[in-house]
Amino acid sequence: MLNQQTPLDLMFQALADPSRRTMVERLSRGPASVSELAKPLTMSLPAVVQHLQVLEASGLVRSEKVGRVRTCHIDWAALQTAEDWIMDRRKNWELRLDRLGDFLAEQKKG
Amino acid sequence: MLNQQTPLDLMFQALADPSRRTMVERLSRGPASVSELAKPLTMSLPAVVQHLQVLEASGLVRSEKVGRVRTCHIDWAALQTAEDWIMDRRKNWELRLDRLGDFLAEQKKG
DNA sequence: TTGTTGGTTAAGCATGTACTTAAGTATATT
DNA sequence: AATATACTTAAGTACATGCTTAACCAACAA
Repeated sequence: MLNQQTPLDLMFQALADPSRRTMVERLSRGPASVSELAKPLTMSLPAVVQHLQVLEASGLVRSEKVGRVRTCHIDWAALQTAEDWIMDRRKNWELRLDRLGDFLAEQKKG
Repeated sequence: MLNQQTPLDLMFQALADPSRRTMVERLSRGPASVSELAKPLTMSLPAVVQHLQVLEASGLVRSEKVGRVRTCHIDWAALQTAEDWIMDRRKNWELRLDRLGDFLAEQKKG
């Protein structure tokens, strides 16, 4: 699908990159500055900032600048949205299995 | 990061596209043929097959061909992997909150 | 055997993504 | 005031992605 991205698109897209997952992983242990996020990554600072922009656009991460340092943190509610989508699929499946079970039980009985 | 994709990269990437999520959603209600998957989508069959290839490459979906129809289904263990990554981040966070709580309690006590 | 269904392969194209380097701008520090 | 720090902006490039159409092939079905 060309353009017009939903929140879920942006979130899964954001999580699809290993550098960005490293950043999220770091942030899951507490807030961090841009350069702290950059430390474990083998790329230029501007590249890190671009990844950060992707994470912010997805809603997964937010940040505020105080003085000259920008501090970033995870938005847990947003991460929940991605988790929920997956869990909802599983629920679908389990519902189906339940109905199948009921049907089979009914067959056996009747 | 250029090339060399991990399983997690491929899964989140696969889930980042709304057409592919529609396909997964359909499959979460039970197996389906390629043309069944194509039905709700407004694109050519080859495009659908390409999406299917992305889903298969990620491990989220598998398929077998019998006669001339290919039947597709979700690999639930694979989907679990994506779910786990998110949940692990949350655990990290909760662990941190626990430690913070302990620290504050210790401070208060003495 | 002729046609139809269900899918597959190949090639091409427009757009998006993940970097890079170079240069710039505030906010500390000395 | 001069220097360093912590980003920020801009522009360019290589490669990846999401489609398309056209042509093909292997089951069935009539």
